[in-house]
Amino acid sequence: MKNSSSPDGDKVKPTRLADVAKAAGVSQGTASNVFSRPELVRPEVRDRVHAAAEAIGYAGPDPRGRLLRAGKVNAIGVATVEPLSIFFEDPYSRELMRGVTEAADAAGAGVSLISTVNPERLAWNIESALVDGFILSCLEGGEKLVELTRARQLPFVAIDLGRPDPTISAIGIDDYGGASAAARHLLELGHRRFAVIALEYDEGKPGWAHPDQVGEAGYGTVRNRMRGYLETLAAADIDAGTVPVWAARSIIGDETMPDLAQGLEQIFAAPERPTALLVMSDRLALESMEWLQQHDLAVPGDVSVIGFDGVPEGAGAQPPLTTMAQPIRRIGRMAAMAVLEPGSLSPSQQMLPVELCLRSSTASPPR
Amino acid sequence: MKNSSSPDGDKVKPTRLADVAKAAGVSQGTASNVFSRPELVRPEVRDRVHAAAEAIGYAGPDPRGRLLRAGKVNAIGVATVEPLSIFFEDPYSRELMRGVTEAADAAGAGVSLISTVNPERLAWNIESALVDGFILSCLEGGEKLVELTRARQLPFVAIDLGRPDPTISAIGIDDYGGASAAARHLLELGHRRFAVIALEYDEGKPGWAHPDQVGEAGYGTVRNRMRGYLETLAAADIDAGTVPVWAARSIIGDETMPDLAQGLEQIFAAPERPTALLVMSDRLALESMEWLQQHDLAVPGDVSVIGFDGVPEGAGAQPPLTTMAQPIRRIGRMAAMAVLEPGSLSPSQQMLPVELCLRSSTASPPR
DNA sequence: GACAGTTATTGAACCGATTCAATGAATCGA
DNA sequence: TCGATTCATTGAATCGGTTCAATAACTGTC
Repeated sequence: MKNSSSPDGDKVKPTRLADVAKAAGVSQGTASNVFSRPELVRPEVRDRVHAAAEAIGYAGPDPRGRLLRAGKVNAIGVATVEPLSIFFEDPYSRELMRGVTEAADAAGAGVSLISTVNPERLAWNIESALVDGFILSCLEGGEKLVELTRARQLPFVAIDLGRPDPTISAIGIDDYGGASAAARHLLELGHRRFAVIALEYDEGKPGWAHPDQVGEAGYGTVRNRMRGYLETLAAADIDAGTVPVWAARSIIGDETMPDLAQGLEQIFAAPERPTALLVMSDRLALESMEWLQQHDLAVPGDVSVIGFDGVPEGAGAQPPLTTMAQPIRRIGRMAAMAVLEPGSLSPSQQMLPVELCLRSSTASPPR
Repeated sequence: MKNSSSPDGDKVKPTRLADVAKAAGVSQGTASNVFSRPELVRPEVRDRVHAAAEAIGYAGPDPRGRLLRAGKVNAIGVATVEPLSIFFEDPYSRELMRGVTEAADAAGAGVSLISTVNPERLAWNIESALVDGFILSCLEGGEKLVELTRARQLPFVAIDLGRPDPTISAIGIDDYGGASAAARHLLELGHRRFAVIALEYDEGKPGWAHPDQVGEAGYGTVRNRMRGYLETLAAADIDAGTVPVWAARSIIGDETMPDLAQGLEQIFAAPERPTALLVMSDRLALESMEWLQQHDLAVPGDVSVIGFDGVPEGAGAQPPLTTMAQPIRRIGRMAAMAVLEPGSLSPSQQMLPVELCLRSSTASPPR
């Protein structure tokens, strides 16, 4: 029935609209109308064209042709420098994408996932993506990504860009304020001995971090959260120099986190153990709680843990994780809408608040 | 710096390759080569063209133009009849997509998410999707979806299609065998009193189901699993007529499941309570366990529960869920590869095995 | 029977690039 | 110095549609 039995070497060129027009004995213009604006053509002719199309196996107007003339692709691209699977693995990305897809669905648009793990293909993938605009998930090192995207001259929004750049529109959160609130919460519970688990802050250098060097860390999110923690502690007369800070690599999708375990081991081997852990992400916080419990340290009985991000998984943990919640989904929705209607794009830079989400992993210190 | 200050009504037509060519004083062919095959053009000319492009604000070759000529989009489409957000919410879809994206990444291809919630847009979205092929996630009612996709004459694979159709290539699992194995597992533990929680089997009719009617249920997956359960029980001399079967609507993304609770209530209000629950999906199984525990029925102490699917969430539940695990990720990978290299497409119909994943939600019956 | 008014169809231009046979210029060998 | 090569560039065709001004074919009116 199909051309699968024809003896040619896969050279069968697909039938085009022009072929249909010829077969039906009408002009190409009419044939086009039959498919795109049927009301313009007489029913009789319409049927004839449809019949002809059927007869020669026409697959319908090729979107590539249409696209060229019509312009809009009706899809928004989400680009990352991680593997594509991150969108389905990482709780934060997942939640973000829920927001993005909600907005896309509402607008009847599709969503294209674009990965750029391979640095050579990075450029190509961005340059050749068939989308009306981009959302850049540049949680880490998205400089290059931004640069390439800008060249496309399509609307785009950066999520949580490291260093703020007033010339590009970005949606971010109040990292400093959130971290500060986290520290304040623990201080109010009466804690005096802290430790910080940080995200890696300078391109893959896990290990001990000097608070001073972090001040100039390349990656803005980490810098701001760190400053939020330490300055707030300092304001309560806790010397930043005495607070151990461990930067853990956050290889996403990797279940075991040896870095983190190593850090916690050292932190809790010290004579003066901390009673509270300020953790820069929920993922790290969740893993930390697990480690603590495996080492007979009760949460929050012995150690309080506060996370950052507010991913849904935190609520189901044992105990439920207290955290600084970002409006992740809202960020996704806003980003999608900004791309879909560039006009509505608010003042280029958006800084959303972070809220304390009080659950059960924090309490007053023991004794 | 940009044309944003020009006083026209957004009529600025973007600059084209032809403009650049003219500005640089070369032919369009040469200009094209500068961008796509720079090695063919003399460095001197190359620079001149680049300079001209820069000067008039050329955004680089428009992928739409390129596409028309070059053919391949280099992206695979995943279509569903649910909202797009399902890809990030539903554990099964998520796991499937991990597989799909793994394969896509390996091939350097992108992934486009296509939703067809809106039945009017269904056709349009499929017809105008810019992809090289489709993966159809037609877990429910994908008939129409298949039909439309076939019309595109692009390679496509159906995941878990309800009614088997030898003319389309599909990847599915051994529903009958899996269900049978689940029943066998519980029989071997000594259970004799069962209840079945089924997925809805005939387009949104939750409630009690007569095993006989299920035999002809429209939706293949449910029919096969049901037969697997009941025939295996029957082989152990358990009359299918005495086994309560409750079909629960599985509105995806909806947290509370009143249907399910209603069914369980009635099942456990009966004088002869079942000691084992055969559940057709992990999601329903997880919710069932929660319900049971809230009603002081221990799992597996009082009631054993076995799920179906093998989503990652089952492992973290309390107790960890025993289930019939599909090779979900592998299905995703296979589907993606089949679409990316239609040549490698194996015999059109693939039926993958389901494995008993023994965890802690099943045990011998009480007493 | 001529004229205005609809309505359906046509033909050609156009969307923005890539590709390739043909041309021209420069280099090399004998 | 001439013919053979190589290399860079050009011009035109092509990809597969949509759109729109112009035309043709009717309908209805006075």
